Amino acid sequence: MTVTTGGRSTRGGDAGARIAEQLRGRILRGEVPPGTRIRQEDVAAQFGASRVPVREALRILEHDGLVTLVANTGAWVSRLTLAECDEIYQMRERLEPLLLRLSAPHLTEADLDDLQRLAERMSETSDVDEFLELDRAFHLGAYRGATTTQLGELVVKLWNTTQPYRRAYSRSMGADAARIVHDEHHLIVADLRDGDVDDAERVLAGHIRRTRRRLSRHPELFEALQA
Amino acid sequence: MTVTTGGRSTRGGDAGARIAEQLRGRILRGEVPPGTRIRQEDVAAQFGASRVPVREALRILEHDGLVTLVANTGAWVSRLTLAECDEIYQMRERLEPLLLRLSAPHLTEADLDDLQRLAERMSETSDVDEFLELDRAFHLGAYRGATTTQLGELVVKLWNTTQPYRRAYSRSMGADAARIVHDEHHLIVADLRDGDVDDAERVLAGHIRRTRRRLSRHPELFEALQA
DNA sequence: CTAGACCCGATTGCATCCAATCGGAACCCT
DNA sequence: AGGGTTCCGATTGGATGCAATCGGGTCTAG
Repeated sequence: MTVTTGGRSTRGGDAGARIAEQLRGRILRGEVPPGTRIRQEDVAAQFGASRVPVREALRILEHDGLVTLVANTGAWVSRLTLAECDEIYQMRERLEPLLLRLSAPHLTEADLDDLQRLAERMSETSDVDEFLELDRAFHLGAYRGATTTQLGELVVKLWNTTQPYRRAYSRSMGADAARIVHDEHHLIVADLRDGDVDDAERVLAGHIRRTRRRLSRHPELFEALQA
Repeated sequence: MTVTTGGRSTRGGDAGARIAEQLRGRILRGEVPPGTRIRQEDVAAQFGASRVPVREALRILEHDGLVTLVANTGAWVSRLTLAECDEIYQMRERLEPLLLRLSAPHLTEADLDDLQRLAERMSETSDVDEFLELDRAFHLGAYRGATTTQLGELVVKLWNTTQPYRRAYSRSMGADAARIVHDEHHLIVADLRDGDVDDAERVLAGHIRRTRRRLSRHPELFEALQA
């Protein structure tokens, strides 16, 4: 499993995929908040293309869950309700332990060292954007050993769609909550070193469940973005 | 969760979605086997449309996992390797019990009666196509109570992509294997009636796992379709 | 003054036309 | 004769232009 921003590998000559990739990046970096309208002509002008590949890009992003299309009306950056976000976290809670199980046997010592370093850097930073990036790199890095085709992509998609809310939540996260997160990260690395996949699965499931519970206590994050 | 063939609801004025819906039906009914090439112009002529909406339809089906696109080359009905199919079943094994858990509390007595009838009809039929249809109706029917947005669609997608192989496998399924399948179906209904969601989850997970194990003993189903 | 219908601008959806790319076949060279 | 190369047809990809649809503003009637 090799992932960068999480999109398909850009196929040569396919402008739609290239445009989708760019737009995806903007959304994930938070430059375009949920609810923002996306006009085809604007995007086309920006990329020096016609509206045809733009529509293909929007279709791609729709199925990535990042954009919502309404026929004859337009496209918007997707918004999640608290219930939908909760649902996605429940899916992650079941799927990511499986993905970790499939990955664990193929992780090298170097991979584990990388994970450890990421976990440590995460404990030290106070910058939200850096934290988000490291967190993503840590978790997806733990899945590097998996040779899956569907599951890996799906997990990335689930991370992507919830990214704006994870960002908003991270800003208001207290030091105590952060401490637990870091401890869990280190626990997972320790389990992987010990070859205790069962416990790694358990810790990871708990890690995701805990985050889900905390998120659901902040409904204002979802209402605030409904502007 | 309300599902018919599993596609998005056809939006008025969106030819791409309508065409996708039709093509999806053909693939799922087995009229177009995996590996078949799909030429844009053929489809366009068949639907009396231009190639533009056809390309949109293909893009939709690509993300449904039913069609594989290669830039500047063409589109084919997707093929799965045994490993990919196994992976999808592992995903189902984790996701469907969750979906059942979310659905169970909202199932009415009438829903349960429907499930029971489906399970019984399934025990009686010997026609493969009817069995497939009933099996699908049973499982997806059990999820009718869930109000999920993402999970339900995903499960339908996983069913759809593995449909051709389930069909091929069903043809060669012995009476003993069928008996176990039917018993598990009835067990699930009984658990749902008892309100024992935990056990229903377990039986369902085992049901899917068993099918996965049996499928993986028939690699010829995947090679045979590589023609 | 408010509720409803109408109309028009803005935007999306689709068809047609042209350009770019790939696969295959014939050809040439070794 | 076999392998590599070059050309060409078939097919996909993208741009332009026109038709269809939706939302907002205005005008009218109650």
